[in-house]
Amino acid sequence: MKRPHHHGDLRNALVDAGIALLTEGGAQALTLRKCAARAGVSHAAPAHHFAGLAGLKHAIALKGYQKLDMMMANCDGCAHPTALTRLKSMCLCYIEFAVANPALFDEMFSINANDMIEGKITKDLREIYMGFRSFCLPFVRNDVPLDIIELQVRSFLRGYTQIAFSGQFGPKGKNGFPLGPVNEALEILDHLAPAAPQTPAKT
Amino acid sequence: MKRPHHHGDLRNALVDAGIALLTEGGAQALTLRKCAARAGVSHAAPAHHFAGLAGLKHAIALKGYQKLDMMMANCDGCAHPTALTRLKSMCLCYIEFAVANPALFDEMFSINANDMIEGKITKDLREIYMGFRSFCLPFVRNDVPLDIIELQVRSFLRGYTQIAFSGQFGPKGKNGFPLGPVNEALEILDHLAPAAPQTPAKT
DNA sequence: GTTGTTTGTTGACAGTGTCAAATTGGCGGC
DNA sequence: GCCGCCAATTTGACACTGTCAACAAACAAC
Repeated sequence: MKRPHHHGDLRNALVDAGIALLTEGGAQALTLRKCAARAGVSHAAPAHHFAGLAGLKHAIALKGYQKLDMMMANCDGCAHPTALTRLKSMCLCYIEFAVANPALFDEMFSINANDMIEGKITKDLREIYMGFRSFCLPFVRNDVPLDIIELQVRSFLRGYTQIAFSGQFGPKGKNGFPLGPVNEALEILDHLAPAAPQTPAKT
Repeated sequence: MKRPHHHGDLRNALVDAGIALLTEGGAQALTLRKCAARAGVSHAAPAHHFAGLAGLKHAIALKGYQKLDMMMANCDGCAHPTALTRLKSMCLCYIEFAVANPALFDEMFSINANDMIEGKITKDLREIYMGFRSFCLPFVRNDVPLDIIELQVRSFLRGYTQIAFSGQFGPKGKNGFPLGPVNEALEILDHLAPAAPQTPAKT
């Protein structure tokens, strides 16, 4: 058990410890020293792997994006023939992930901010945004450019998750916050579809 | 208010100091000790007026809600005959406030969470939600209840502000973040208005 | 073996929130 | 007038945080 002064893969251990702390005790529980302790290492060890607390949070956010990316890749209705169903499935997947990992999700979004400005978007982050883009693409019309559609969808999603985090749909349980009336709320996206030839799909 | 003792009105002075710190240095700069110093008082004085840091943040959030309430009461298009125009005016007003006071707005929203659960909604907060409700009321239809419409509007608003805070529309300037393509994005609400006048359900 | 670099440790420092005890200043009761 | 009480405020302490500099151990290259 006692490793000879070298941990082996301390960097990943610290990130995992950070995510664990985050899901257990919320954003307030994420601490460099606690991460170090949980990884069985002295309090200043993380400094050699991350640029301070901000660096650790950055790494945690990145791992969160990888998780979200994988989740969305295995999304149920992502291959559905109807564009609106695909879009809604993606949204549901996104909200499900957020609601199940609220603290991690908040960390992801707060990191996102600075990096997008500095152009440091990493591969996973870029993939997710490309996913958004491809799902929104079928709804482009002459008077509604892609950027606006994307912005509308992302705004709604982010706001919905925040409202869920506020406990408005019920208190946080063992598996995170309740989903709330997702399907009904997602009907705000219905008007994006050029025409509604039939009744909306089940679920 | 009378001058009870030494400082006179320390509680308000602390809240104002907190808001100043918030707007100057962001959420990270809001500190009990800094508030105390700025109010010219010793470091532990705030503890007698608020229940710790959380209490101070609570008071700050409440003051923020009062400001937002006043802002929305003086909204430009709030009396426009068209319901959709009224709703959009309210939304624009909301976003303008958020974008001009990002840190305060975040604090407001984070406090909001716990209090709504505990039923401690104060008068100003309740008024704002009543405002939302009244603006959304004309769009109620048989298959779209008021709660869902409200949720859709609030989700979009909150998400849009968060995206603005991320710097996506440009860096924070002297008067906060840029507004971004608000009017275009707000077109997501257009579908709420029935194209052909349909008798709205009354409640 | 010697050297140098990475990887962790130790100890220190300035902040932070919070608490208990001491202190101050104004008010009501006399 | 005076006194005592009580709320407001200060002081001092404690545990905790991030960060830094100096040091030690393990490994790699030669």
